[in-house]
Amino acid sequence: MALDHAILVSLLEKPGSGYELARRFERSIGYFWTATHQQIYRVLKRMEQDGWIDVREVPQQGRPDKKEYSVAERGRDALSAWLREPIEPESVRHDLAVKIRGAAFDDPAGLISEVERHREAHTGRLGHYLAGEARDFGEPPEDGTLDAERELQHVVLRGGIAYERMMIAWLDDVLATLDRFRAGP
Amino acid sequence: MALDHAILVSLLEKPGSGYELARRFERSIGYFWTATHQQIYRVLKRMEQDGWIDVREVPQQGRPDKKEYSVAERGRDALSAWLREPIEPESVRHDLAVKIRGAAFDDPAGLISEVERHREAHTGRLGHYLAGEARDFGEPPEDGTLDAERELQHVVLRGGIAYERMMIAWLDDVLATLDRFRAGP
DNA sequence: TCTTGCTATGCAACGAGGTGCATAGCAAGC
DNA sequence: GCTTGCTATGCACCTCGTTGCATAGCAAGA
Repeated sequence: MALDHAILVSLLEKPGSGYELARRFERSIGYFWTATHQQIYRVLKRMEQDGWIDVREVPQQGRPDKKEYSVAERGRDALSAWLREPIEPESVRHDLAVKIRGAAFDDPAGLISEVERHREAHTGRLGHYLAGEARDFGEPPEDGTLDAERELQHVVLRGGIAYERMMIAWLDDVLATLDRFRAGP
Repeated sequence: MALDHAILVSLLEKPGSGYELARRFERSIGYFWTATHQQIYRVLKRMEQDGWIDVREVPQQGRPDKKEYSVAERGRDALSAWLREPIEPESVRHDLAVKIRGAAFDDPAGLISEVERHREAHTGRLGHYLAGEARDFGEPPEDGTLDAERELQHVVLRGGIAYERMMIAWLDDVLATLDRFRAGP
């Protein structure tokens, strides 16, 4: 299970509450690992019981108090152990690919609007990534030293960018293919 | 849930037993939707009860008998309805990306062998896809007509090829980045 | 004969993930 | 005063997916 580890990484990058984590999972980390707030609270509770993370009650003004979590020694060890474990290359689940193959037995051209919707979603994400890249990695760090956290975040973001570009190109290929079946057989 | 629909599509492409489906999910369909044989048998049972698919006992010589499933009217309708439903662009789960960002708090260079393993896996898949493409789509159909099933299978396969190429290029990027931290800080 | 291995189907149990719902503090606007 | 909306946390339930195990027919080879 990698949700534990995704949360640990996020907390190492910056301690925060369950609510804040949930919002990070809508951006940043969420680009390559999704989770709802219920999942996050559940995992936080378990990790706290296991001593992987520490809690600190933080009173706030103008809004409800929060529990700020940070990674404890045991959490670091658990993450370290996980990093050393080989994992299987991801198992993919592409609904859209199933739909495309399925459309052969229904109406291929009927899928066009759906594929266009997906294309727009990916274009949006790409724009978002590129804006983030320009903002956070536009200029090299002042002191010129190697910052592992920064460099590794950047290479992951480049992966997201490459993925979205690939998807957009492929969806164009799909659209061109579907288009050949407009009012066809 | 799309496992139902992935199975329906596979059975429309060619009727078969649970065992045969399980093997297809290790190849072909399995490239963009994974499933174990237990999942498949469970779903087949449910879909048969719901009248989505028909069964036929097929005696075999030299091996145990099998149950051959094929798609019934209701199954076609269910697939058709699903094709018309908009779906959300997939939620991604990349363990490796979590690991890469996590490596900033451990030993970045320690990830190199793991990333190399993934690179090999993707290279293998790419070779497999390219061989399949040459075999199944190397030459255009004799009669020159548009075959939706063939064309749509091909465009999905091209997606797989584009994905693997993108991943290999990105993993090279990751390796180059990690390499800068060899025996580093 | 015994083991190994492939074909073929299935159950039981558990854990992960998702949906819906509930609660509560506080601010801003109607 | 009431509603709306954001922050913040959590429970209950149900489904999906995975793991481990079990059974059984038949072939091939040691």
